Amino acid sequence: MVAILGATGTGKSSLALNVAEALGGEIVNCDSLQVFRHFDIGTAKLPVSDRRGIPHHLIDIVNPDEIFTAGEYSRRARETIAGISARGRLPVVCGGTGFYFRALVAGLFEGPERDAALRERLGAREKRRPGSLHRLLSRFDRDAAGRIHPHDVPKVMRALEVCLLAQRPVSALFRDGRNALRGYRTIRFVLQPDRERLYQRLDARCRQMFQGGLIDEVRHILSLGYPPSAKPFESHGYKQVLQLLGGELTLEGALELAQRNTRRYAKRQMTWFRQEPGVEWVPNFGDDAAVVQDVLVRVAGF
RNA sequence: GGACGGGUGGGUGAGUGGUUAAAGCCAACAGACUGUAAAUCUGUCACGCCUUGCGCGUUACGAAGGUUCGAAUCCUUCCCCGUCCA
Repeated sequence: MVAILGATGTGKSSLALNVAEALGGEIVNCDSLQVFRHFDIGTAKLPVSDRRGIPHHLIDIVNPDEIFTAGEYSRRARETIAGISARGRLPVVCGGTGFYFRALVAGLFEGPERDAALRERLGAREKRRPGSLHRLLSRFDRDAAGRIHPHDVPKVMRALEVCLLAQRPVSALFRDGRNALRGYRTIRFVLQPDRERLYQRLDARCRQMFQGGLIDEVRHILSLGYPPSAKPFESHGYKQVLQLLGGELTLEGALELAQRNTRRYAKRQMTWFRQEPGVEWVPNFGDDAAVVQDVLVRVAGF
C-alpha cells in the first residue's frame, strides 16, 4: 500500500492519480471532508471527469448532516483496502487528515463510541459551570485530566464519555493498546513544498473557489435542506460563505478569513505529519513531473 | 505661512508619570491531538546571560535636550505624516 500525505494544496490528488495509474492502483480517500456529498468545490474534490477512470473510494459516502468519525473511517478504509488488495490492485491512500490516517494504520483504542445523549448532558453541565467537566474528569482519571488542557472541551468530553461508558479510566484503555492494521507493507510519502509557495497557492486557490461557484454550492446545499449547523459547514471556506450569506462578512472579508484559516490549517497539518513515523519526505509539490518520477522510483525500490 | 490631529515593537493599535519589555488583534514560529480532527487546544514572539527564577543585565515607544526619585506618558526645539484654512 502506498500513502500520499501532506498539507492541503500540496498536489496529493494529482500525485496519487499518477501513481495509481502507473502501478495499477485504486485511490482511497483520507480526507475528513471529501467523504461528504455535495461539498465539492471547497474541499477541492477531484471531479469525476478528471479521475481518468481510476476508482476513487470513500468520497461522497455520507450526507452532510450525518456524523462520521475517525473510527468509522478506519473501519471502512480497512474494508476498502482489503477489497482492493483482493482484486490484486494497489491501494493508494491519499489525503491530508492525519488523524484519519493514524486511525487507519495505527488504529484506535478499543472503547465505546460516542453517545449523543450523554454528550448532551455533559455539554449542558459544562455550559452551566465552565471547567466542571475537567474537574469531573480528574476525579475519574487523573492521568487523562493531566494530559488534556481544561480549555479543550471536546477532548475533555470524549475522555469523560469513555470513562463513564466503559466504567474504566480512558488512560487504562489506552494502555491496552491500539488495534493496528496488519498485513500490508506501506510506504508513506509526505509532500512538503516550500511554505511560501504553498501559501501563495492556497491563497490563489481559495480565491478561485470563491469566484468559481463556492457560494452557489453553499446555497445549493442549504436548498437541499441541510442545516447550517451541519458539521462540514464548520470548515474553512464554507463557514465564511455562510457568514457572508448571513450578512456578517463582506465578500472580501470572507475570502480573507477563509484564506487565513486555510493557511493555519496547512500549518497544523505540517506539524502533524512531522510527527508521523517512518515517512518519505518529498520536498516539492505533487504535481511536479520530476516528483512523480522520483516517487515511482522510490516505490519500485521499496 | 496658519490651525488642529498624529508619529509606539514585523503590521495594526491600546496605553497619557511608577504595578509597562509596553493590552488586544494580525502576521510569524513551535507544539498537542487514541471516534464530529478543515475540529479543538497550548506555548513563544526586543536582545544577551545564567543557578531557568513570577532571575539578572542591556536596549526600546520619530530625533535631541529638559523636568522628575521615576517618562512612551509632562516641557522645549527639530524632523516627518494627515486633515483643514490661506
